[in-house]
Amino acid sequence: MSNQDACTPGSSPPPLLDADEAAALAAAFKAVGDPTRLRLLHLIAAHDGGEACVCDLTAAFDLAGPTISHHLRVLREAGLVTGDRRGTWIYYRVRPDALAALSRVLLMEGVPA
Amino acid sequence: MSNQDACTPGSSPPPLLDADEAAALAAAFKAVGDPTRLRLLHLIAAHDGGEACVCDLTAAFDLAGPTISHHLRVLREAGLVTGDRRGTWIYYRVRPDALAALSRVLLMEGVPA
DNA sequence: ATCCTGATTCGACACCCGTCTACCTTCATT
DNA sequence: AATGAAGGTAGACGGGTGTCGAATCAGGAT
Repeated sequence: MSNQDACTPGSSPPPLLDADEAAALAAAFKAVGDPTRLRLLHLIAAHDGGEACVCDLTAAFDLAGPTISHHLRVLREAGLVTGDRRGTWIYYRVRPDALAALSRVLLMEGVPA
Repeated sequence: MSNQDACTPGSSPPPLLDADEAAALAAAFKAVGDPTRLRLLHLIAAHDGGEACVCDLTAAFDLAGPTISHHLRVLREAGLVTGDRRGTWIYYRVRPDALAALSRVLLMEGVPA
């Protein structure tokens, strides 16, 4: 099937990114693959102290409250943000470690050639 | 609506990532937000000379040929890979500059706080 | 206790996306 | 020119996703 001698001679690359790992990483990238969620991430990170409450985030979009809440949940379940309640408001902040991990994947760290 | 004095006092953040820019970047991230496409990117980058022909890529997945072709088109239209025909085969290679640009977005480069 | 507000959850709808089979295009070889 | 293979295109099907309105939950204030 793979005519190894004619197509790319002498190359038999290892998986290097197995299906499970690729699925987990792709899920995180899919969370960022939405304009609203991408803007949410940057709005949160740009706020004072690196945290923002939902009311400020909702005010920045022409979207209904439940929609923002849905996007925040997607980001939360992807491990990209954390949200904790302090009194009446819920404050969200980004997880720089998670974003850095995704960044490394894009830079092909650990890829031979 | 945005009770600025009670929620996060003294913060009026600029857009910092307008809707158009966010849409363009999100489209690129969405292209990476699929396990098959993420593995395709790494497979291409890991091949000798940083390029791989479609026959090798197709052989690495349990997917039909047209499906791989579809994913390659998504990656190509997102500006993440380039493909040029040399004789019978079409060789794909990644665009490191595009991936680096996405990487910078995740690292929140240019975000104040 | 009651009410009000911030935020999430629940259903529902329209739309997009990944996958396939069948067919077409392009190139090399005979 | 004709055949065969590599790769792409077209159309269709099933499941996933963004969006909303209405209902619900959680805290603070009256």
